[in-house]
Amino acid sequence: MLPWPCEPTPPTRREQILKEAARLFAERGFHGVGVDEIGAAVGISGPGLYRHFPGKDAMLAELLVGISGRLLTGGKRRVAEADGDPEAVLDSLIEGHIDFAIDDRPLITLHDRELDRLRDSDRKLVRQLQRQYVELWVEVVRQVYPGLPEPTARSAVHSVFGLLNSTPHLGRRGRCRGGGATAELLHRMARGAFGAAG
Amino acid sequence: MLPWPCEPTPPTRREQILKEAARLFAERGFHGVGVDEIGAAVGISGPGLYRHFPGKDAMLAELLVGISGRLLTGGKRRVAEADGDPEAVLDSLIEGHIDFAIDDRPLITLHDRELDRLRDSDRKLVRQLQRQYVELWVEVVRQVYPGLPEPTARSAVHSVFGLLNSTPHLGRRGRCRGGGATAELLHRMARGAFGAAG
DNA sequence: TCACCTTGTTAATGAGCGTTAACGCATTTC
DNA sequence: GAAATGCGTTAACGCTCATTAACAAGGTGA
Repeated sequence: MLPWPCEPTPPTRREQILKEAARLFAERGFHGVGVDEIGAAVGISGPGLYRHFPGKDAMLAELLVGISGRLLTGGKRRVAEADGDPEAVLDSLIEGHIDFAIDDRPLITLHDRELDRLRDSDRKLVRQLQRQYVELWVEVVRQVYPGLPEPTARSAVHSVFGLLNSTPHLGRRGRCRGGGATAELLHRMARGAFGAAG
Repeated sequence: MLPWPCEPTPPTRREQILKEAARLFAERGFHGVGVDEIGAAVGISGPGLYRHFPGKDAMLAELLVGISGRLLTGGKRRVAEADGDPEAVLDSLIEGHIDFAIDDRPLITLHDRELDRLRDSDRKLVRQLQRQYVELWVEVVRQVYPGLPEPTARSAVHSVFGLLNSTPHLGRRGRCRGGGATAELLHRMARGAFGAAG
């Protein structure tokens, strides 16, 4: 039936496909990669993908909706958990975003690059999730820096996203060893950028 | 017949094409826009473009080589001019990059997004120009923050590029009025980020 | 053993698109 | 004035590529 209610199990075929599709889309763009390549990346051939997805668009849609939703829910969770000290909440948000940007570089790349290839309804949904995520940050930032006008805070948040999402351009040192160093550097720079904005 | 026979020579057809192609490529991706659309954007139709460019690839190549070259020469000029005070040089580099990111948002978007659609020779050239530009920054940053190891400085530079290149995500307020405000905010945040890295 | 569902395969279809061909028409040049 | 050149046009070609059709094999349950 529906592949939803099960989570543990080794990576299902659907998940393999999504992972490889994310990598390929990030590398060569949505239109730059064909279904045959995606199929080959998971050991099946072209049209076999249609047993798991209604179409190529659906893969991109699921990837983008998935990442936007996970970012938002993760952010909400962190805000709820560390409720009280705004500084701690902001640090937690930054940490969560960095973890995501380091673990899922392809998705981070896709997330602000291939949004316009979605069907209207999906694009609207993704944009709504992204906006809520930004507003979450804006609120917290304005609590830490009360003097900051809202438009300025929003610009600052977008800019810090640009900073944090630069992980795909950074060397791959983050993966093998000392990944914590890259994460810590990004964290410090984000805080420095916010501090200079306020 | 020409509406501007006066001093600044009206934009030649080639320039119109490049400008519109940059905008369209940035909006929908290189593979997402057809030659007919580019032609329509400048008032001619599809194949008419081939009187000005040998092909669609050539437009992208000229755009990317152009922007990389201009960034590099502009950076070199600023380093040469304000020679002496590293702080002033860094501020000048930041200012130049921001001017560019605000004036030519489409090109900034393209520049780190569609590199892989180029022929090998062009891609190699663009990458070389980009690397030189990064090294220019790394040197200056290490003069301002002497304790910073080179790999860390390089990561910091890439991240600040991510921050400065976020202009396409910022509201269009930068254009109409108070554009200086956005530029100044980005400048402060960049300095703050570097400061926190060092 | 016999359906039957799942998950593949390869071949065919049909649309989109970059590119080229063939032609028209000002304007310039000899 | 005729030829050449610059700059367009529309029509056609050919290739790529997402999608569908038709078919096959392994596993499961009655």
